[in-house]
Amino acid sequence: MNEHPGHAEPRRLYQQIADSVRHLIREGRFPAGSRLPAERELAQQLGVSRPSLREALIALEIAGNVEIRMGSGIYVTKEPEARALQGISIGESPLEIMQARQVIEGSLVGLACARMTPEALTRLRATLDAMRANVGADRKAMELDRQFHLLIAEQAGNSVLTRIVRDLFDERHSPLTAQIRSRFEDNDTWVSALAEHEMVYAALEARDPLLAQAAMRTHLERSKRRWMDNEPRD
Amino acid sequence: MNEHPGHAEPRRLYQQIADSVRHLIREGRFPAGSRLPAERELAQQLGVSRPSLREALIALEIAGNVEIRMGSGIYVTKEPEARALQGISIGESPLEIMQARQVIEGSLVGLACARMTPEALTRLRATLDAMRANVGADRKAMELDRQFHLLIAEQAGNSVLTRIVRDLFDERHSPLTAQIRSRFEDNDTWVSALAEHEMVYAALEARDPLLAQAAMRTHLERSKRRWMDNEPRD
DNA sequence: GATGGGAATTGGTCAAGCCAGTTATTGTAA
DNA sequence: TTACAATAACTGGCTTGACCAATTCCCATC
Repeated sequence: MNEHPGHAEPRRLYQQIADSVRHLIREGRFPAGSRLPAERELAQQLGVSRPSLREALIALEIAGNVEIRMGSGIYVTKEPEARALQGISIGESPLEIMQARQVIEGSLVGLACARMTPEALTRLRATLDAMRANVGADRKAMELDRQFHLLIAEQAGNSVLTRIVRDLFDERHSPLTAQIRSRFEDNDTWVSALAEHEMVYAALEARDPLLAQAAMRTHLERSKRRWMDNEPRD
Repeated sequence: MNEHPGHAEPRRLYQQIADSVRHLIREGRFPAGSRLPAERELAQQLGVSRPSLREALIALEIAGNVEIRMGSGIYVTKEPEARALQGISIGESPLEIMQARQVIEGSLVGLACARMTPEALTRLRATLDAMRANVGADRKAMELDRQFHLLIAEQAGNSVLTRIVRDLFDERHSPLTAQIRSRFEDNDTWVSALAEHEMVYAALEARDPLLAQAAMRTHLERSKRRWMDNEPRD
């Protein structure tokens, strides 16, 4: 209906922020009933502007996760939250999410290899080029990373798989964005990721399913390691 | 404490704006499907700043009243109420679910093969024996089928994957499936399924990942076919 | 010890601007 | 004339910086 097939729409920033904050809450860093850092401070911690954070807070307020009290602060609502129907439930560890992605995307890319249309291949190429030009820009690079994986998932031609891949990607990045964006997803990270993406692309272009699978699994494995290295705790 | 019926506490501006816009929509000034004025212009018309209007628009977007398309404009949603639960997908086709299971479980069983504990293997065996004794009892057989797949998923040692496998099996996203299922359960189908389960089990017992993957994929493929054969329509 | 009154803190709002994606226009070439 | 590619105009996305208003906190005062 309203979903234009083949278009991996980017995620608005406020949604990412909202997920990050939600994650921090579930993780226990902001216990129920406690007060969050001031908007200005929290925005800085998350590496976003205050208006963007405010948009996220409004979304969280509507969802009932937080309560905003003027002049006082932002408080975590204490509610068991009936999130039974939600896709991804409470904080699944990023490590496990990455492993799951390895299994799913690592297999799925074989399907995509066979079904990939030339047009999709072109768009993949464009994504890579754009990423090369944006390895310095965290946010942009991450959005392009997302597009790359979603494009491939779509090409498998199964909406269930597409949804799962999207959910897993978005979930993993909640804790990432949540961290001080200082040194994490910096230069080398995206350069490496790009190189690995290129490997996947080459395999797809060559229509070599096994190679594509291997490349994708390697990419996600290394991506996982990069994350772990930069995130010693937990 | 803060409920004073007489004097409404000052509502946040974005809520007032959201109500105003909603009102304009219902009034017919912005018909369904139409594009409303650009943010800058609309903000000026309403006498508010753009950030405040944007906060309101996010609220409206979450409520499903409006759809925001980057670079294009803000459009009035056609079905204002229908998409209240937009988060939950509106029923994913059983066929696609089975394909997704093929990809996921077909890959995952390779992992499980390596990590499977002897104890889990014993329980798998017990599941199969129980199934053999219950090929005539639909409900029981289905429950055992579920157990078989979930046991394997668990052995992959990843809670994310376990959850996904469970969700897909339970087909939470397809309310129609429950009725269809009744036809799926004639005698032969469970006999066949059991035989295929045995193949998977044998491969797991032999610790042969590739064989296990092949057996699982075959099983799910045939399972899908059995389903489709018994359900010619759609 | 209670209290009153600033000062600091915090959310609420605004203004202006740059960027990026989309759409309409226009001018060229076939 | 028609087709189409380059481009200009428009639109949402996001940021910076500032000021206002409500709340909270601390300390001098009684």
